[in-house]
Amino acid sequence: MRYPAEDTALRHERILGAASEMFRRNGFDNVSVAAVMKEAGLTHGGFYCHFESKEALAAASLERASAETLILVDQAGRATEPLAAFVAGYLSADHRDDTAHSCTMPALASEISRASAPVRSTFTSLVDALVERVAGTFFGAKRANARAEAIVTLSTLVGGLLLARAVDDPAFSAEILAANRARFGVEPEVLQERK
Amino acid sequence: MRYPAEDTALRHERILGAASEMFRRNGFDNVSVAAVMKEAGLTHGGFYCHFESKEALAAASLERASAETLILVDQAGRATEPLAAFVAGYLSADHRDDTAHSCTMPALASEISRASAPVRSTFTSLVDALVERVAGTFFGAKRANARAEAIVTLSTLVGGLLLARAVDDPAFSAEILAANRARFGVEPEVLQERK
DNA sequence: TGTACATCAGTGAACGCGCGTTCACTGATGTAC
DNA sequence: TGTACATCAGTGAACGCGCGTTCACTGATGTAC
Repeated sequence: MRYPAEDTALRHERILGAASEMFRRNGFDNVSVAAVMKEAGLTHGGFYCHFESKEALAAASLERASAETLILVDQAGRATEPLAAFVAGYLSADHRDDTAHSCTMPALASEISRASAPVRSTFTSLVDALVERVAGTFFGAKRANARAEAIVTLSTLVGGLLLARAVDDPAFSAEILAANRARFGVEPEVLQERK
Repeated sequence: MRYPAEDTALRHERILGAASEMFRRNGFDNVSVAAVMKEAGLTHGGFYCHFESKEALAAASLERASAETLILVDQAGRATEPLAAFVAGYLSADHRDDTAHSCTMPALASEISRASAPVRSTFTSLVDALVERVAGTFFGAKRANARAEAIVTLSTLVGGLLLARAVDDPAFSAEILAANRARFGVEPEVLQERK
């Protein structure tokens, strides 16, 4: 049947939103097109009215997920200690445990390095935008090595979150978060005691 | 037919070696049991004479790959500037490009966080062993925060290599390696010009 | 305004394919006598 | 030492399953008259 135009746009957004969360939580390969459509309240056949392929969905959902991370930087930029606020949010138990709404870099980077050209170039743009934003917001855009500092900061945060997630032992995971927070002068979270 | 006992052990090692490399290069999900067996020069049916399941192979191959990373630490420990030597090797274009023989952490960590209990606990032991080894070799085991420094160092290296691999643009990738090397006082590699 | 018809997002069965795993079978080696 | 037989790593066809994608079909909406 024919549907009202605005409903279609709304459903398109729901597919994208579901994909963006599910991909981050379970990886591209472990999320089926049918599962995304079901989460969006549709049947799988209609998927190809919205996207050309699963690969295209991956690229589009990556773009959507990127925006969320950039927003985190902007929000932290308004704090009295911007970098500390960003690090505290990034290296928190909440961010570690809520992969579905988290930064794409630790969640999907290794899969992206094996993905198709559109996915990789979308991701590259995200990382570059994030480096620029972090450099500008936390390290002063004029300073010569602001970009390098931004890269090192992001590398540390990404690696720290990745390891904190992969590790089995909650105390060790908390230790990893705490050690990396301390590197940026941020206190450990109180909700979980250290090792 | 019955095979000489030593041949069987040799084949077992070949399966494990092939799996360890292929898993790191393409991830657990993108490597089939049949592909591993073919690489080892066998047919897929015999796989279950050597391992209980693909999951069991993943855990075993992870253990094997771990040993290689620990050796890298020991080798760097004998240099005149141990930490710089380790960082220079870890954040090199060679290590970035040769995923099959590289550190497991950037290659497989995100997949491991969704894997079965045996795989996760094997990986946790690897990370803990690596932290201890790095702390002892580069930061002096007696110092109170040697472990924390080792964790931050490994987080930075893992995140840096992960991003350098995922990014599409060779110049940007080289910039990521160089920025993180500089953080540890290591010169950029000459083989690729900076951005 | 009322009628006839084209549109096209969404449905759900069906497709070919590759996967992890199973299983009846093979046959050189090791063991028993 | 020579013969008969049990062993068991490896073979390759076959299994059920879930996947990405295709396709004939549906029917409320928008358009033409």
